[in-house]
Amino acid sequence: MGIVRTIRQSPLFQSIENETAESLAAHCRQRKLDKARELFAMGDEANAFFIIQKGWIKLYRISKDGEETIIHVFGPGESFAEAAVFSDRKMYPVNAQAVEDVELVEIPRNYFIKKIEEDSRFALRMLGAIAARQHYLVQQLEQVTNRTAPQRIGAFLLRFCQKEPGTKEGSLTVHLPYDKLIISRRLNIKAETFSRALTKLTPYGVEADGRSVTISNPKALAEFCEVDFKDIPC
Amino acid sequence: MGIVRTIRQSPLFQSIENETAESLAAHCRQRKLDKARELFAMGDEANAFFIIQKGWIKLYRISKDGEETIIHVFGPGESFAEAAVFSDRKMYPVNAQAVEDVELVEIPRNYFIKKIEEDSRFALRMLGAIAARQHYLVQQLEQVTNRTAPQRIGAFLLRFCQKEPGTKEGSLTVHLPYDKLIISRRLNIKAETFSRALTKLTPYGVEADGRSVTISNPKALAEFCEVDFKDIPC
DNA sequence: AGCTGGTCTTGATTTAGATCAAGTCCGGCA
DNA sequence: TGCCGGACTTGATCTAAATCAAGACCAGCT
Repeated sequence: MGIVRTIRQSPLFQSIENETAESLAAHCRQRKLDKARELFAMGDEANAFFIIQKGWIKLYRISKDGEETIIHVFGPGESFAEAAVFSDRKMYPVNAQAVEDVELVEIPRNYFIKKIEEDSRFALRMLGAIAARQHYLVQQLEQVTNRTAPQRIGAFLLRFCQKEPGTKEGSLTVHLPYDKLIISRRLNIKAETFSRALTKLTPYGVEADGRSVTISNPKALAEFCEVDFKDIPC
Repeated sequence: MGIVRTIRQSPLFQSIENETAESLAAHCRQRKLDKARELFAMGDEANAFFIIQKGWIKLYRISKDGEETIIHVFGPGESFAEAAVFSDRKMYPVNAQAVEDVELVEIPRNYFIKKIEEDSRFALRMLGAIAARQHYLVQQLEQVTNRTAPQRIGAFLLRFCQKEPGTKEGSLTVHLPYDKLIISRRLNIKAETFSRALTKLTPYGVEADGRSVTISNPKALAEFCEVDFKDIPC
């Protein structure tokens, strides 16, 4: 897909003029990364932010004793690391790595900041986008601390069920977008606990077979996980 | 303290012209809240954000089963709820309540957004401030999930030790800014566990007497809590 | 084919922290 | 003065999840 189209489809830029989009695109670079490749490391100079065209990128930190915490996993259509570009320290505060083969657009810091200085509508959009991200983090914080492992897993499944159309009346299929290991770390659950917690969801009609999961009773699952049924994408 | 001075001292506005500061101040309102008073509730229209002059405000959510999660507690000099003002939903995503008697400045949304549209330098400052807030949330997320209760408490103490000058060579005194109950909720620890965890810090020279805490071996405590000694404010 | 390394599961045991329960301490106030 | 309620502590017990350990399953490779 072309850079211009990707840019135009991103919520950040959806209402900009054609001309602006093209001039922006001319300053951007398209990049590909194989699974497990690093995009940037914590402490690197934040010279760009990104929009994903294909694949998945995890943002994570490594603690002193080598433990990995996944802050977020971004997928197609999403942009990330905007905040780093604006921070005073001008550094990425996290690491970024591909968890599946990835294609993305790199938007350079300097040109972009110039654009914002010229056009404050841009700035307001940016502020809105970052505010939304912050909102997500707050929810994440609430989830991790107040919900059990099975609840978090259930909520995750329901959040991704739009990726695959339901096969039967009322029942859903989810194709997991990346490894269970990554999912478990993202939800702050050890791999063993993840495996067990998943089986605890059978009463709600959850059946896993490799990377595809069927949910025969989504409503009951939503209830159990304390997610609003109307927040479910499908 | 006057509104203008408060505004000028906030990181958000520290580099604006005198004239601008005064015109902004003219549109702001000064407010006082007694301890335990609500400032706004989740879902309220986000018509303003705030700078604290005195006291402490907690941002929190209530889960379906009545449990309170504290997202953040803000103190003197800090601003909060900027992000809500920019979000598309134009609503506060959390509740806000005074945990001590509070004085603050209320900055109205509309006038402020107008200012941003007029002056993009404003916008960049804003972006930087919100980015920093986001950084804080990421750290918070990492802390809550990867550290034990005693470690989180120790880190909290070290973070607030600047509030009180040390009494003895190498040893520190911290005057807790608000109730232990609030602190424990902020750190996602039950009150009983908090009490016990605090006593587990005695090997590092932590001695509590009501709201004042002395730390006779800050270095060892920092080591135990895995915080960089250079991040400690005193 | 058979080996290898990664992903995932299953089982036994441990542990940090929650929960339940009972008190102490303290400040406000009638 | 004595009572009340909220803040805090201490103890006994319970439980979700981590940890330790072993094996199953699968894909890629030589």
